[in-house]
Amino acid sequence: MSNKKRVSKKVRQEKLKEMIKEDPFQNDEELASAFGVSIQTLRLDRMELGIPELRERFRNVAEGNYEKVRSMVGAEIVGELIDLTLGKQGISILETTEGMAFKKTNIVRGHHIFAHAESLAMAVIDADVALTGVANIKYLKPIYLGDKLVAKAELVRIRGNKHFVHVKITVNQQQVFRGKFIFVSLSMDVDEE
Amino acid sequence: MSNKKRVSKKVRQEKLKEMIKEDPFQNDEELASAFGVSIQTLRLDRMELGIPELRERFRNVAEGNYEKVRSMVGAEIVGELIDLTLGKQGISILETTEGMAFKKTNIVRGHHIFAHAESLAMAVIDADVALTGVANIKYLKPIYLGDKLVAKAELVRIRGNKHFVHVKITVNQQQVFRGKFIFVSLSMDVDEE
DNA sequence: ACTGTCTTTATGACTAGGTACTAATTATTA
DNA sequence: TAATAATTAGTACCTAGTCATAAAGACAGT
Repeated sequence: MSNKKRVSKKVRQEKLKEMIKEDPFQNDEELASAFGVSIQTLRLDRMELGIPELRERFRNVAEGNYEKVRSMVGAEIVGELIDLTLGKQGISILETTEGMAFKKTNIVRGHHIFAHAESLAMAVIDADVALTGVANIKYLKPIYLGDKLVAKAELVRIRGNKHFVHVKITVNQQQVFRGKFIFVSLSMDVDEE
Repeated sequence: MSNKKRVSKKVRQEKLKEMIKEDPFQNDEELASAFGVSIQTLRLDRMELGIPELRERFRNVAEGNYEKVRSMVGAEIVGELIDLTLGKQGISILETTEGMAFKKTNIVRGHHIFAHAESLAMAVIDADVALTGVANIKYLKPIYLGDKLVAKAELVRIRGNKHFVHVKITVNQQQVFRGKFIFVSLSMDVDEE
């Protein structure tokens, strides 16, 4: 072997990258002792790899996720609302990101697409709050990480407190999803079909 | 008025609590100047209210959300898997929490229920990775914040690369959701109905 | 007017988890 | 063995604080 240390440095840095990815919340001291090197060496490694200091990592994760959790979980609408005519139709866009997809295949998990469609459909309805009653949906093509989803929703009929909304999602003009939703507004209870 | 300053202190502290809730990522200097008081005063306020320092707030949000995002968005299964017979049936439980529900009504957003059902249905299938093809679902009753969802999935038929799974969700033995999913395993492309 | 209490501001010493830089030491390898 | 790379050590400095002490300002009651 021509260079034990050089290799070990590269290997160490590779492992460091992985470690940071798996658990970004360790300080230099902990990381250094995990590799059996000095703090300075570890800091050089971080510098070379462009890995920011612990507090900045905290900041990044906190800020990134704060947005995510606010906009994804707690939000009234999943995706970005582009156009909306209350009681008629609406368009929303969702950029698919890491974490929405299976790691193995990079295929976006179905429920994100469902959430996108459902929340847009809900936004279109001109009633205080509606509850999803029935949904008939079909995934026409797999959606891959990075695909930009364009959802178009159309309110097609209202019967009593039931609202019928159709949603189509396309990626690059190609249809990938369609869904028919029936929402029941909340003034009355949801009854049997 | 017996004490202008005392009142303004209380008011200031109330406002501080709100500000921190809305945007926890401001340091003492910014907060102090927002109220027109000195840094020391603001720190006293924080102490009295038990609000931790900025870095700890970063840490809390980062660590809290890291878990959330990992377990909720990126997870292979939504909810807790209780029982699973691969290729036959499975049971999973999901405790509904804040953030899953509309603030106004405390009704849990439909896509969380969908995600719960879909991911369990997926877990039951004995194939490498499957993609949701078609789903026919019905919400029978509104689900409220705090409800504990019990999902039971059953693989009812396999035809070629199509897997038919039925999922029932109950809250306190009362059925609240049913869904029929068709998953297409990935060896072949998804074709038209 | 003086005292007491609350509130606010100031000051200094100290901390974690670093950055930035210089210098020295220890491999490794041609 | 000399050159080069890798590692370690050490110093000054930074931010966003903590903790403790002190002093100044506001206001009420006596």
